[in-house]
Amino acid sequence: MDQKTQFPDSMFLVDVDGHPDGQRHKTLSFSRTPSVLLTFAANRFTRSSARVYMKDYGIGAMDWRMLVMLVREPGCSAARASAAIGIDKGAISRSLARLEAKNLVEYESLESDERRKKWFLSKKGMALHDEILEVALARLRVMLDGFSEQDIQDFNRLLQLFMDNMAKESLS
Amino acid sequence: MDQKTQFPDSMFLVDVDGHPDGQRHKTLSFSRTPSVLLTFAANRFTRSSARVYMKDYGIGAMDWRMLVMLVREPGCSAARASAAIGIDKGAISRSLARLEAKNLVEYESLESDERRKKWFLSKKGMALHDEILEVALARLRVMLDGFSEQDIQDFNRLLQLFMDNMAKESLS
DNA sequence: GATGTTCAATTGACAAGACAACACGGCAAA
DNA sequence: TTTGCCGTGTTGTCTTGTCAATTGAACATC
Repeated sequence: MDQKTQFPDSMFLVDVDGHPDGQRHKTLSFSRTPSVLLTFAANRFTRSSARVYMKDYGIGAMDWRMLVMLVREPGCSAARASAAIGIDKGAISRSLARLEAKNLVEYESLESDERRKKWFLSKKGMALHDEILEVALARLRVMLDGFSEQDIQDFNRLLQLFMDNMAKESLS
Repeated sequence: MDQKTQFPDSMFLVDVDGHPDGQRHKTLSFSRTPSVLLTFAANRFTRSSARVYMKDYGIGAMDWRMLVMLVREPGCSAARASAAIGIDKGAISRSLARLEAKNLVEYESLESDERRKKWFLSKKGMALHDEILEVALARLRVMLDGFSEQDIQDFNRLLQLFMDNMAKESLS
């Protein structure tokens, strides 16, 4: 467990000159700090995805994720989707409302409790999903240009590990 | 250049059963698709960072990035920060306004053009930066628990490569 | 049978960031 | 000199996601 001190802080820091106080100051390196690169990369990816999906298909990045979710787990509830996608349940609720207004999704209420809903893609929603999936795969291939197969496996493994470590943090 | 077809789509897809139409449908795998893992990881990281920084220091994730930026490039302009952090210049402008209201930053106008400003951290801002930096490094160490030094270098390299590929996309 | 607890879902208030429009000074070309 | 363009910065508006409060049903306990 206690590998936390294995890396010296200097690994992630730069030492900068030119401040008005005449002193040198340390701060995070952009290029050597994984969390910085991670957030930059993800922000830019989400933003450019959102632009593409919105322009060509009229739905946002969030709604696209929801379509994927509903293919993966047909009949899932809003709460389940919230946990799986890691997004607030309020946002999920609104996303489903948007998608329903476009007739892309449908729901079935449980007999036992009218308010609990199981969500499915409509025929139209499935068709849209399949269409966007092609675009998403094409973009993904562009993003992975220059990656070896081993790189991809490493990348996935490291992202997963990073995420798992985050889950640990929130427990404490 | 044309390595784009080197990976079969199946590498990133799952094949799901249990749809109302009785058919099987393919969609993105969460665990094997880098862009999915990337956005999940980054969203969760940013969110939990924002909570920590806001709760303990009263500033958001965006404002923290701005503090780092001003240590890296003392005297930089809003436009420069926008390009470097990859965030809309409007958001930068508001962030600087918030930070100024808290006396964390100061500016100097150019003699030539009153409206053009060079931004610096105030003494108070630098102190806050140094304080938060400790927390950021501690969190980073937690996130990198289980990473080897080679893993970190790979992670940085792959994130950088992914980002560079995105830049290429937007040119076309 | 009454009461309290838990959980799904919705909704309103709010914050952050994207996008677009605009203001304004500098600068270059006519 | 004037005209038009460019680079900066500010601001309004919209979307999206978070947080918190609320509703309403099921279930458990007394």
